[in-house]
Amino acid sequence: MSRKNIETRNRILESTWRLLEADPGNKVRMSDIAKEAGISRQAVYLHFPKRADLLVATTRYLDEVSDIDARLAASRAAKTGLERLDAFIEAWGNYIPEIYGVAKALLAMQDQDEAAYNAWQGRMQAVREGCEAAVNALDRDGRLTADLSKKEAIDLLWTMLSVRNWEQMRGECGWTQARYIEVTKAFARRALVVDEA
Amino acid sequence: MSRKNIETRNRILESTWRLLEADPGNKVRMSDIAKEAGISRQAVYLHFPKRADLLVATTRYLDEVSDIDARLAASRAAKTGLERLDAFIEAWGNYIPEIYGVAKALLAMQDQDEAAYNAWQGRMQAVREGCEAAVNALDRDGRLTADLSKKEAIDLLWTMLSVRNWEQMRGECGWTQARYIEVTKAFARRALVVDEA
DNA sequence: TGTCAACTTTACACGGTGTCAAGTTATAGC
DNA sequence: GCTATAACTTGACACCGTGTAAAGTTGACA
Repeated sequence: MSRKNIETRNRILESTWRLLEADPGNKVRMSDIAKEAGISRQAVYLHFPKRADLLVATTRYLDEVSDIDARLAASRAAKTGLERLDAFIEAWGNYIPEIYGVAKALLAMQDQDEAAYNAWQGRMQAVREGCEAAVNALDRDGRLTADLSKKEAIDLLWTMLSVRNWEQMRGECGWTQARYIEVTKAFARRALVVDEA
Repeated sequence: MSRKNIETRNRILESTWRLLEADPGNKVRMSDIAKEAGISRQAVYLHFPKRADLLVATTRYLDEVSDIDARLAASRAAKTGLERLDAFIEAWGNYIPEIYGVAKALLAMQDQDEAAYNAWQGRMQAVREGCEAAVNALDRDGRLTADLSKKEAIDLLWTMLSVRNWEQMRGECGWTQARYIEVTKAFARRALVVDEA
C-alpha cells in the first residue's frame, strides 16, 4: 500500500482542512495546499492522484479526528424516540460546522466528479441512517405522525438536516448555531411527532 | 443598446434553456450552446460576454416566458394568511421544476462568479419577499406561532422552499411533484401556524 | 456602390488539473 | 563505505474550457 510517508500525508490533509476551513467559499487549489503543507505540488499528487481523492480523504480524516462515531453514540443510547431525535439532531447539527469547509468543496465537485459524488452520497447515506433510526424509535413509541409514511418521514428529516439548510440558516439568515439546533429540534418535532395517545 | 439581432439572441437563450433542461447535472459549455443554436461560439460571446451573463439572461427569459408574475398574483389575492401561504407554496413550488436546469447551473457558478452570485441572490430575495408577505398575512390573522420571531419564521419558510430541498425531495427521495407540494404545505403549517385563538 | 451590422473563422492567452521524466537526498541493507 | 530505494523536487507539458482579438464574409439598406 503505497501510502508514502504518512507524516507528509497527514500534513497534506491538515493543510487541506485548514485552508477549506478558513475559506469555504473560495476555490482552494492543489498548489495552495502544497504551499500550505510546505511541499511541492507534485508531492501532493504522489499521495492523492486526483483532487477529489484528496477531498474525500480529508473528510475521512476529519471523521477520525472528530470521532463522529462517539458523538452519535449518545443518540443511539437514547431511551425514547423523542430523546433519540433530539440527540441525533444535536450530534449531527453540531458536526456540520466542523466539516463545512470540506463538505462545501466536495459538494461543489459532485457534478463533475464521480468519486466526489459517491463519497458525498455515502456520507449522506450515513446521516440518513441516523434519521431512519430516530424515525423508527418514534414509531415504536407510537409517536410518529400518521400524515407521512415512514419513508417520507425519514426523507423529510433528512432533507431538513442538510448541510445546505444549515448553510442558509447560519449564513444568509445569520442564525446562531445554538438557535439553529433549537429551532431544528422544535421543527422536527412539529413535523414528525404526534401527541401521546 | 447593442443587442444585435434579437432573433439570434432568443435562439441562444432557447438553446441554453433546452440544454440545461435536458441535462441539469452535466456541464453545458458555451460551445454546446453555440452548436445547439446553430451559430459560432463567438457569436454567443457577441451577445453574452460571460457565461454568467448568459445564464442570468436565460433566467430572466424564463421568467418572461413562464409569466411568473401572473402565477404569484394568486397568492397576493388570497384573503387569509393560510390561503396566502398555500397559494405561495403552490406557485413557487411549481415554478421550481421549470427553472431547475438553469437554476442549478447558476447555483454552481455562485462561488466563482460575482455576477452569478448576485443574480441568484436577487432571485432568492424575491422568493423571500413572498415568504415575508405570507408570514405577515398569518401574523395579521393572529395565526403565527409564538415560538419564532417574525424574521425567523420568514427564514424558516424561505429555507424550506429552497431549490436544493426541492431537488433532494424530488431527486434523491423520489417524491412526486404533487406530493412535494402537499407535504411542504402541511409542513409549513405545522411549523408556522398556530390554532385559532 | 459602398457602408455597416451581424456573424464566421482562426488563433491565442490564461488558469487550473493532471502527467511525465529526470534529478536530489536521506536512510537502510549489505 | 557503497548502493539501492523511497520520498520528494524541479521543470516541462498536454488538456480543457473561458474569454479575447482580429481579419474575413455576407446581406441589407441608402
